[in-house]
Amino acid sequence: MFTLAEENYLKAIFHLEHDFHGEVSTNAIAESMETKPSSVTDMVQKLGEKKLLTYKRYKGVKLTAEGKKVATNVIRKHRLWEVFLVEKLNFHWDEVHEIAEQLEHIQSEELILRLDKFLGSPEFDPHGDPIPDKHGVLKRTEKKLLSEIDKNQKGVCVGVKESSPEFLQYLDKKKISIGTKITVLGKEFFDGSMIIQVGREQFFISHKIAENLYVQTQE
Amino acid sequence: MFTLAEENYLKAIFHLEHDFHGEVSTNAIAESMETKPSSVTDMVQKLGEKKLLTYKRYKGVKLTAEGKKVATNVIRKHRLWEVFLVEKLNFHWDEVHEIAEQLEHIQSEELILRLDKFLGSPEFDPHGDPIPDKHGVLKRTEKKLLSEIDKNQKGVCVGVKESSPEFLQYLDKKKISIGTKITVLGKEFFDGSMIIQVGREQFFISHKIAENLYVQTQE
DNA sequence: TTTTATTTTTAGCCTTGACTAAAAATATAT
DNA sequence: ATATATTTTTAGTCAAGGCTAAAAATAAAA
Repeated sequence: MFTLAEENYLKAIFHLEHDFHGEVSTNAIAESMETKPSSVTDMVQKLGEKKLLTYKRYKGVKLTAEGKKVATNVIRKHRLWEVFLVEKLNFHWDEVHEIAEQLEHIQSEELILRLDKFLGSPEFDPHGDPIPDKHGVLKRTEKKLLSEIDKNQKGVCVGVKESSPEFLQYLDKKKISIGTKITVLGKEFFDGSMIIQVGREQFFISHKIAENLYVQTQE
Repeated sequence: MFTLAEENYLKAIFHLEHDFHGEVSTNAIAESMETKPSSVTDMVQKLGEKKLLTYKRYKGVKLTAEGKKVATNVIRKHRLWEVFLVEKLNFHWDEVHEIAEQLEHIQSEELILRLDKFLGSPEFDPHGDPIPDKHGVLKRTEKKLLSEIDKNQKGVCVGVKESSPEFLQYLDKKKISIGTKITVLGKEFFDGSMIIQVGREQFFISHKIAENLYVQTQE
């Protein structure tokens, strides 16, 4: 149906639209795909002719409904395969991205239908990102700082604001990494410190830690 | 490491060498890959430079040890994925070939290691073909074509030579699959057709069917 | 052994998806 | 408003992997 390159462009543009909405610039696409702006211009012209996005020279691009459908389908496949790799083959969350980048391009409706069922129709991938349904609908999730979430709420760690070795080593020591589920058990208004639960452990963290950890809450 | 096209050529050449040993001709490769002889010449010249096969103009090609290693590795991946599709995703054996043709090109040593373990290190794929080990060694099986066995002999179906959906669906209709016991009740010398017994049913099969079914005879 | 047929290769062209270098449009600063 | 900087596009190349048509080598037949 679509080439590997086309699918990768649509996916990248979808992510850019999602992150900073509005039209997506040629340069932004080039940077996110580690390619040159001139190559991007070529490709978006082709995708424009195929009605997968709207393109006007010098004005950026915007996916059409059709383009979005293709993009979310690729993302759905990527995330389902990530679940497979982690849940069934016991990969660690940080090893699966590259492999899923390849698997997401396998063409077979039936395969994905069955894979989804085999995995128990998961709603989130191992990094906490939502898996689009077969119509491309994405559950809305929000990325917040841990410091912003309330007592008794849960979140999945999706990233760090600061990435100094000291901070990362601290997280390691506390067994926190991307994908780790964190529950806020208590919150001190005076200094913003928290008591949190990670796995079976409960412990205290300072506001400084909480304001450098991104979490995704999933209602 | 190697491109999709290169892997497909090496795989096709490996199968041709295996079926009719000796040098493999340009035309034979072209036919088996449904491409043109001129395209084959181009590619085998490149593969020759990469020491994956030996090539002398007008004299056919022969895989080097290295070329065989690459080919058997692709075949190993193909067959492991077929087992996955049938055993885990409940695909039928006639639906898996096309999908495995795509999956066999996914690049990740670790993935195949883990997939193999997940599947319980199977020795045969759903069509009865042996799965090469990680060093490329193929188990030799003592199998004959049904067309080669004599009247009143019995055999167990262990695989198929051709694996087109049409053929596999025919076998299904006749309730023949891997493990099915077949008895040859009669054999017509003129056209090679047979009367066979499968379960309680007795029926007629043509030579074309008999020469595409592998069986293991049990004295 | 010629002649004819078949197989294989060469030469030249096409498409995809990259690239560089230069030109054009837009945005920013004086 | 003009000059400068930035972004985007165009034009021209390149490699991979196909193709067709024609030439060359080998094999088969007279």
